[in-house]
Amino acid sequence: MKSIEEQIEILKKGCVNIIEEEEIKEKLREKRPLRVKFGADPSSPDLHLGHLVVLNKLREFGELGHKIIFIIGDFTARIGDPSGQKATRPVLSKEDVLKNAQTYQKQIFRILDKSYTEIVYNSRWLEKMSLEQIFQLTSKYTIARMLERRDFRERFEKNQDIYTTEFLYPLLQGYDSVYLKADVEIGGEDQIFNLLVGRTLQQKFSQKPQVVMTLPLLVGTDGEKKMSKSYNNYIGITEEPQEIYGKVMSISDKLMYDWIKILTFVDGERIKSLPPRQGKALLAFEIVKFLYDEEKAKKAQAHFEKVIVNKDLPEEIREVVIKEKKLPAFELVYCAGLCQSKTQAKQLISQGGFSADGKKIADFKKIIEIKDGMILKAGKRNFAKIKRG
RNA sequence: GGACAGGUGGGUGAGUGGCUAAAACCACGAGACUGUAAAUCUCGCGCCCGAUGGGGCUACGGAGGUUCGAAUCCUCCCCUGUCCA
Repeated sequence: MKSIEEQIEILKKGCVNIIEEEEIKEKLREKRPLRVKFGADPSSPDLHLGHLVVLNKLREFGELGHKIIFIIGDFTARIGDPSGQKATRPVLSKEDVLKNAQTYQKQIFRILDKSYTEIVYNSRWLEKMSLEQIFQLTSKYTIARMLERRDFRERFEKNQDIYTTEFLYPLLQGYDSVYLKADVEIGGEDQIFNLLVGRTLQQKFSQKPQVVMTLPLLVGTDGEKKMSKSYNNYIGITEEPQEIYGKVMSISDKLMYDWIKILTFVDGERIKSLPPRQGKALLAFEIVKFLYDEEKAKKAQAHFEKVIVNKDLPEEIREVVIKEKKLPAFELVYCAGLCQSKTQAKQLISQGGFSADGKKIADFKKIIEIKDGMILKAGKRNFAKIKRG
């Protein structure tokens, strides 16, 4: 095991907050594997680049010989946290949550090693809580302290609704820490309030408080909001290599420099030293390489250069079977599955977004003679190859 | 329990009888420019039909009703917020 100083050095890196650094030193001095907690709600099945920041930190802990306790918040996801948005957020069924949780697990182990990771579902203990226990728990925290959380306070001041269950969430999350006797809890910067509630509760339950470490939030591909599935500005870690590569290439230069600060697995120095275009290509390459392997990264890069930069055809094109010999252009686009409705197909064609065998066709009524092996292109990167049925 | 305000397209939100498939903004798609950058500009953005003009259907919380005509008026119901108790 590395020395305490060395460990601290590694673990501190990239963190926004550590509360308290002294305490973690103390815990490390006990020379035992620390119980490091991280929780995620499986309300959607995909982990994205933003999660990677935290996962990498967990990996560092794991590699230093500590125990990672990954909580899948299946119980909380099922109740449906209405926080922030409107309360219309769909409440997931038990089955959905379980399914999401399973894909989660698979994704987690792309980053973390099974040897030091324990996955737990919080329904295991939360489901069984009695009302009496809930009373005990809720009596340990005041509304005034709840309103310290910024989004609660803001909504309270603006007379927006705050559901009672929302107050319960930080408490339940904190209770997880009590139940698991966590030494450290990690989360995104926006989680700091909830993590601190865990500390308070542990103390009230006569435990040593967990050390709270927060990591920076990754800004999404839009360059504005934090990366999140609901803003549709994310890059999922299971997306196809070429998708990931393409999405990275389309971020702004400004965002690229922001990302290399946070995504510590890429060679930020080298990227900074290159002209933006090459730097971004390297960033995209390294992200794909990290999530897959070098070969896939090379392929993604080659695909990008070929299809997007040089506007060549990709190597693999989806085949569609078309029975008719001739069809008006818009029917063809629709039948080939390149548009979701005929109206859309017409619009796309009229705007010059369609070509057959490299020939642009702007008249959607034009009758196309359908040949075997004909290549259709709709928009920037939708292709289909015709197979006569 | 009472009084008042409100529920509109993927989101925010305008519209208070026909000019409204419904402003504006965001998101999204296509085109131009480019480094598929970003920014910007143009166009599109319910579905179906039509050669253009255009036509039809569906849609403004739900169900009924008034009217030649309703997102807009009336009735009932459901939901949300504010204030009072």
